[in-house]
Order: sequence, then structure tokens, then C-alpha cells
Amino acid sequence: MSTPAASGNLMEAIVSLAKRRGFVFPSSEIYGGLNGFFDYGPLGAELKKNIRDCWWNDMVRRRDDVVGLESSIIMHPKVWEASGHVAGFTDPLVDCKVSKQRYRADQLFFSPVVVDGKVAGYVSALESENTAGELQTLAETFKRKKAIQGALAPVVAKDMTEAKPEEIALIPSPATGEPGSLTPPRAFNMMFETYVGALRDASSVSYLRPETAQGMFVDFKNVVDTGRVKLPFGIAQIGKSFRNEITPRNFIFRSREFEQMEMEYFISEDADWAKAHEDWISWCETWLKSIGLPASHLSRYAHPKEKLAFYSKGTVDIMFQYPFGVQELWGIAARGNYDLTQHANASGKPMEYFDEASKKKFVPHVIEPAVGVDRIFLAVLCAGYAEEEVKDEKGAVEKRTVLRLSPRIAPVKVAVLPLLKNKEQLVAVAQKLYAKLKRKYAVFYDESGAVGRRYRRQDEIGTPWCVTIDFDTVEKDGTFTLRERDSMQQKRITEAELFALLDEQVY
RNA sequence: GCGGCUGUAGUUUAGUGGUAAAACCUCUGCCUUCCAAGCAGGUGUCGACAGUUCGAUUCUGUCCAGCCGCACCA
Repeated sequence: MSTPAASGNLMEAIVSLAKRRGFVFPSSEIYGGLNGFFDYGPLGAELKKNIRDCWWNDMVRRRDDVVGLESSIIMHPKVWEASGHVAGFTDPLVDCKVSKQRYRADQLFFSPVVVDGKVAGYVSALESENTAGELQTLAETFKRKKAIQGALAPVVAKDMTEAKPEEIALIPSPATGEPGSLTPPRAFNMMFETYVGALRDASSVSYLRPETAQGMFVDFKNVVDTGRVKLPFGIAQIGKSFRNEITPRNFIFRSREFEQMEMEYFISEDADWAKAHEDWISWCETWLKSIGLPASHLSRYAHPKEKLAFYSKGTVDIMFQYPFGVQELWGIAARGNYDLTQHANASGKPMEYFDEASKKKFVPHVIEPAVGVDRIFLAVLCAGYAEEEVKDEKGAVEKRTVLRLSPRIAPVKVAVLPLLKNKEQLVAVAQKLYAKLKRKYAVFYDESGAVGRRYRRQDEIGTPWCVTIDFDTVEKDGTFTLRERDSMQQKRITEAELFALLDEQVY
């Protein structure tokens, strides 16, 4: 059985394998690396492309109701004002210099303690179901401890974004209870800024997109007018997005440059959004299984209603059990008609759809499944990585590292191996088969070393099959050995059978 | 961003105030009739920059990167 070590070691083993075999490198490594950025090596580029292609084929080409889009990475700055990202991505944070705690300024509340009309001090509390009540209790305790006489005025709760500079020094830290250690709120905008054109001034500021979704909303009318689409329909896009994360963590799970696969599925305002939502959630689950993620590692997390943005009708995340914990893989959000309405208002251009059947004009609602290619990439590595103990002929136990990648996404589908490289007739047949296969599939040819070593090499990069050309191939019936990665079983098949197998499994 | 730990070859590690080693990997040749065999040979390394020193991979500082914890995560 597979014995992937404890979770910490499993991540180390995967990072190490990714580097060793050319899946993922740290970005700019010769200059010491750059936190939050990664390069995909020869095999990684193949694997990533396969994930993208599978998604695009299944989401766009094989569906009649979804069309593709490729919008620009830098868009008009007003896009991000309308979408709420300029405001929403600026989370002011407050640090406590003593306790080293960090708080979101809009979740840290304070109030002056006013006795007989005079400010005697301040109290603070973190946002809760009863923030005002907590502050009131704290204020009463404060008054009692300081033995101040007089009438206590009701507290007035404000959050730290509203604190005046002179107040900040007087507000106690929730961690220590003592004033003087809190910093003023500092903004951490997660959007990368740049300047368009020669002038570097405020008027030329623009942003690298923090999500691809806005491209679909901004081009909504263009697609409706030209794409011959009818509700319900979706617009899908694959592309790079950028977020200046405070702390990139967990290898490629959270990075600053990443690739998204998003789709906006527009439905009528009268449609059963809950059903459409559920349909897309299960579509996404089915798709993840189709590229080899085991159901046992997948779960759902429905965001609690009270945590949702006001416009959101519901968000369900498909979670994946990574070695470092159960984390979000694919978010499927029912966003109402918020985004289109925002852009209609901000741009002054109508975003309505005229429905011929009902003769009604309305702003469509939307279901948004959004997933990161890099997160899927990491998930398939984590799910597929296994270290096995296998016995050789003499019964000695040795370790086999194998990457169980689905044939759909494996970077190499078949390795072609002549049994011996110093036998010309074997090499000739192998190379001929290799040439034939590589017109259609990603194939690898390897003749160096013992055949067992070559099998193991392919195991480690996730190649599902190896075919070995031996003397029977040349001297007898032309069949060759098909060696299967997961079972290590071998059988003899013909060339036609090999092509049929690939045709069925690689789609 | 804060705190702790860490940084030697592609990987995993040893080691030293006098410019470094092993295993595996990789490459070449020989051999090899199905699961990391053997033999011979080759490539490749002290995270970066300063300081102390006659001399720094080793000591000190700063930076960078990684891991863990906290906080953050539209």
C-alpha cells in the first residue's frame, strides 16, 4: 500500500519531486527567488496545459451553452471601482505592537468612556454578535476600576477606520487591555498597480486583474450581440490573475500570480437559481473526478448566510483535502445580478437582455464557478503521489515512487522503450512506433539503462503506460508489452489496440 | 507583516577560520531478453551583499528565500 509519510513530509516530498523532475521551480531562483511566484518546468507546463485543455474542452467545446472569451489582463481602472475591488481589496489592518496581534480595522471596535460629559478613557472589543453590549460592560468595569464618580453615558461603538489620530494612542489593545500599542490602520491593497502610458501619475494608474470574471461582465453585451447566445448561457475564460497576497503560503496553493478558470453562467431573473447553482456544483465535482481526484478527498462547504456579501444568494466551495488541511478548491457563487448592474450603473451602458419568449427585458442573474489551475495542479500531485514498497525477484523490498495521474492530464501518455538499446532491430521498431504515436500524443522515448529503471522513471512523472519492444515484436507477431503504471501488470497488445486504448482514455 | 527555526551539487545530507564530501539523480561508453543490476568515465555545490580577519562556506550584520506559529486570505 501507499505510505505517503506524515503530512508535513508529504508536502516536502511533493515539492522536492516537483523540482527534481521539472514540474515546478521557484521563480527567479538564480537571484534568490521571489516570494509568491513560481515557474512551471517542462513537465509542469504539460500538466498545466492538460488541465486547462480538459476544462476548456468539457466546459466550452462540448457544451452548447457556453462560449469562450479571452479578455485583457489590464482593464480600465473603472472596472475595478465598479466591481468593488478598489474598495474591497483595501483591507486596513491594525497591529498591536506589544502582543503582535493583527486586526482588521473594520472588525475592531472602540468607544470612549464618557462620564459626566467628559472622556475618561477608551475601551475596545472585537466584532461579535453583541459588540455594543461588550463595550458597555467594559466601560462599566473601566469606570468601577478607576473609581470614577458620575453618570456613565451609553457607549458609541465605532470601528478603527473611524478613529481619529489622537484617539488611537488612547485606545487599548484587545490583547493587552492597555492603550498605546495599536498602530493606525494601514492599507493593504491586494491589487498590483501599474501605469499605462508614458506618464506616471494618478491619472494613469491601472491594475493587473485580481480575477478574470470581470472580463465576462464587461464584455457581456458584446457576446450577446455577436455570439448568437440565448439564456441560459455561459461565458468562460482561462487566464492569469494577480493578487499581492500578504503571505503566500503552501507552495503553489496561494501565490501572487496564478491562473484562473472561471465561467459566468447567465440565467433569467425568473429562473430557479438554486437549481442552477446545485447543477453547477455537481458538474464541477464530476469534472474534478474525471481528471482523477478521488471523491474521498472532496467535500463541500456552504458559506453561512450571514457571512455572505449582501448581493450573494449563496456560495458553496468544493474543498480538497490537501496535506496541510482541507482547503478551498472551487468556489461556486450565486451572485444575483449584482455585477452586471454595477457595470450598468458605473458605465451608463445598459446591461439588459431581451428575452424573446417572454418579451421581457431584464438584467440576467449569474452563477459563477471559479477555480484556480494551480490549485488543481497541486491537488492532483497530492492525490496522486504515493510511495510504495515493492519486492524484486530476490524478495528484497525497495521503494517505488509513483504519481498516479489520470491519463487525461498526465504530461506523458506513453513511454516507448526498446528492451535493449544495443540491438538495432529493437531500436528501429521502437523509433518507428514512437514517431507514429507522437503525431497524436505526448510520448516519451527512452533507451538508456535497464528497462526496470526506465519504468520507474516514468512512474515518478505519472506516465500511465509504457510499451516495450522486445524480440517477440520483431521476430513473431509484432505485439509488444504494455506495462501499466498503477498495477505494474504487463500484457501483450497490438499497435491497433494501443491506439484504441489511448483514444478511449485520453480525451 | 510579526515571532521562532533553517539555508552546502538537481535531490537528501556530512563537514571545515586555510575556497569542500557522500549517496541518489543526471549524462557518455560497455554490458544487459522485462521492474531503480554491474563496470568505466563525466557534469555540477557553500542563498546574496557587506563587515571582522593575512585568509570567511564557517564568525557578525543586513537582505533574500524556505518551514512552523500568529494575523491576513476579495
